[in-house]
Amino acid sequence: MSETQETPRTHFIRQIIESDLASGKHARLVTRFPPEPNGYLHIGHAKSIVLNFGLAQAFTGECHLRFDDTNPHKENLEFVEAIKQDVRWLGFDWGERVYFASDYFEQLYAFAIELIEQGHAYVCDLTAEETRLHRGTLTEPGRDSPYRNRSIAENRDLFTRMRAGEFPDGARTLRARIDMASPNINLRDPVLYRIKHGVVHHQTGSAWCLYPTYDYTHPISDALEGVTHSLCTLEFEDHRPLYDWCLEHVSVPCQPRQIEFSRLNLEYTVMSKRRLTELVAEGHVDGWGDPRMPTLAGLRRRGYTPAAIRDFCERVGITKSDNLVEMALLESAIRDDLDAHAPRRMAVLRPLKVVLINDPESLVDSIEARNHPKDDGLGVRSIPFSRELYIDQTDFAENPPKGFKRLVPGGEVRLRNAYVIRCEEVIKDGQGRIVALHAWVDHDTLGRDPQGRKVKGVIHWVSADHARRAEVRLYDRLFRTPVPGAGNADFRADINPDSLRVLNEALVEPALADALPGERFQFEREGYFVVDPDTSAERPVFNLTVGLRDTWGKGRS
RNA sequence: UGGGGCGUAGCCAAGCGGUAAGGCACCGGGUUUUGAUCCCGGCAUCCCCAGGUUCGAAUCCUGGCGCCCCAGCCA
Repeated sequence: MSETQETPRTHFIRQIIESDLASGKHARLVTRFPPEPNGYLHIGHAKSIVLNFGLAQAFTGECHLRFDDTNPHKENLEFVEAIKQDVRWLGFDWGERVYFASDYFEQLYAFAIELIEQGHAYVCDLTAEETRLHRGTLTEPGRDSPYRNRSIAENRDLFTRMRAGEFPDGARTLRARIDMASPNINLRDPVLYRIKHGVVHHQTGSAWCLYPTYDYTHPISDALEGVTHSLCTLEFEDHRPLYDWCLEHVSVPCQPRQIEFSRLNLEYTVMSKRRLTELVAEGHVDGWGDPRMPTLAGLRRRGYTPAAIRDFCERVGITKSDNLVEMALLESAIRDDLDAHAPRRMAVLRPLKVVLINDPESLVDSIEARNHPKDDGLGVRSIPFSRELYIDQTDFAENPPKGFKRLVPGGEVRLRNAYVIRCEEVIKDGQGRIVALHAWVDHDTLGRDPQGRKVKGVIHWVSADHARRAEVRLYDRLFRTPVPGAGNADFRADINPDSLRVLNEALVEPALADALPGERFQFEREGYFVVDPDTSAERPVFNLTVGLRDTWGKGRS
C-alpha cells in the first residue's frame, strides 16, 4: 500500500501534546497564535502559525487567532487586517475564533483587584528610572519599593483612581508583589499595569488610560480562552515562572502550559520587527510587501506559494536549539512546488537577434508545445515561429568557455520545441558589438533528432514579430552577509545594493501577454516567475521568484 | 561573577541505554528537446570535551568548555 499522506514529523511539543491527550489531562487541544498588530507577519511567524494551527488540525482541536494588543502606541488596524489576510493566505482558518487581548481588559482589571485584595499586587509611585534602579542587576538583588507595603485599601483606592484617569503617564504602576531578590529578574515585582493617556486604541478607543503588560495579560488571556498549550519562543522561557504565578494567584478557569521553542533565523535576511520596520520606514525597500522582504506579503509578491512556505516550516522542524537556516532550504521548497505546478513558457531576458537565412518559406509558422514536461493535464499552447527570432545573449558565445553547450560560430543548437539551427555568421556594428546572428535551419529536425550527429545544446527563443516586450524584475538576497549586523555593526551597512535588477528589454512569448497578477510560470532554463500587480497589457511585469538550479554556473549576477 | 536555555555532518534535524533516520547542500553516475526535473550511488567508526556507571552510552552520572537569552512602565 502507498502512503499518500506524509506522517508529520514529530517533535517534543507534539510528544507533550500526545501524552497529555493520552493521559486524559486534556480532552481537546487548544492552541493560539498571538501576534501583536505592530507590523506585518514574516516567515518566522509562519513557523509559529504552521505549528499552532497545524497541531490543532492534526489533533482536531482548535487554534485561536488572538491579537496581543496591549500597547496601543505601536499598534493599528492596518496591521490587524494585514495579519488576518496573511494567516488566511497561508491556508489557515480560525473560524469564529478571533480574539483580542483587549476583549479581556475588564476581566483583567477585575483580576488585578483580586491580586490587590490578596496582597499580591501594589500600586507603586516610583518613576520608570527609579524602578530600574531598584531592580538590581543580574548579579545583585533588587531593593523593595518604598510603596511595597501599602495597605490593601490604599492600593485598591489608588488603582481605582489610576483607572479613573487621576494620574498622569508614568506616575504610578501596578506591580506584582513577588520577590525583589529573585535571581530571575522577571520575578522582581514586575509591572502589571501602566498609565497611557491620549492614545486611541484601535479596539477600545479611549475607554482606557490603563494598559496591562504582556506578562500579566498573556497567561490570563490563554486561560480565559481555555488554551491548553501556549507555545512561544525561547526568549519567554524566563517568563514562564511569572506566567505560572499569574495563573496561580488569580481565579482563572484553567492552567494553560507554556512551552517554548526556538525562533527561526534565516541567512541573508533579518527577522526582527524592529529592523523590518526600519527597512520600510527608511525606504530601503518598497514597503512591507516588497518582494525582497521576508514578510509573508513580500514572499507572496515574490511568487512564493503558501504550500511551499508550509512545507519549509515542516522541513525546518521544531526544537529548542538556536538555528540559522540556509536560504537554500527555502528555495528548495518553492522549487519543488513550482516545478510540479508551474506551466512552462519561453522568455528571452537579454535579447539577441537571430535571422534564419535559408529557405524560410518551408518552415512552420506555429509550434504546439506542452506546458509541462510531465503533467499533460496542464495542456499545450501554440507558439508562433518565424524567420527572425531572439535568443538570450548568454546563449551565444564567440569564444566559448570549455564545456559550453550553447550556440557558437559554426555550431549547432536545438531551439527548444523547434528546429536545430547552425550559426553561420556573426553580425557586428562599427564598435565590434554583436548585433545579430545569421543561422541556417535544419528543416528536418522539428520533433526529431538530426541525421548522423548529436546536438547537445538546447536554448529558448521567441519570435521577433510576435514576442511581447516585458519588464522583468530580478531579485537577489536583500543582504550580502549571512547575519546582517553581526557583532554590533549596523545591519543597514550589509544591505545588498544589487538586490533588484530591472530588465526592460525582455521579450516573452505571446501566451504570456495576458497573464494575470499572481500567475506563476517557469521561464524555461531561467527560473520561476510571477506576474506582479504592477503588470498591464502594455507592459507585463514579471518577478523572479527563484532561479532554476544551475549546475553549469551560468550565474545571473 | 546571578538566573534560564542550547550543544548530533557545511545547514536543519531524528534519536528517549542495544550499537548514528530523514531533508537541504555537496560529490559522482544514468535519463532528458529546460546544463531543470527525475533516477541510482556516495557523504558522522561517531554525537562539544574529559572522566565515570554499564555486558553495552549520543542517550545515565560527574566535572569542564562553548554559544544564546534576561536588568522596557515592549512583546
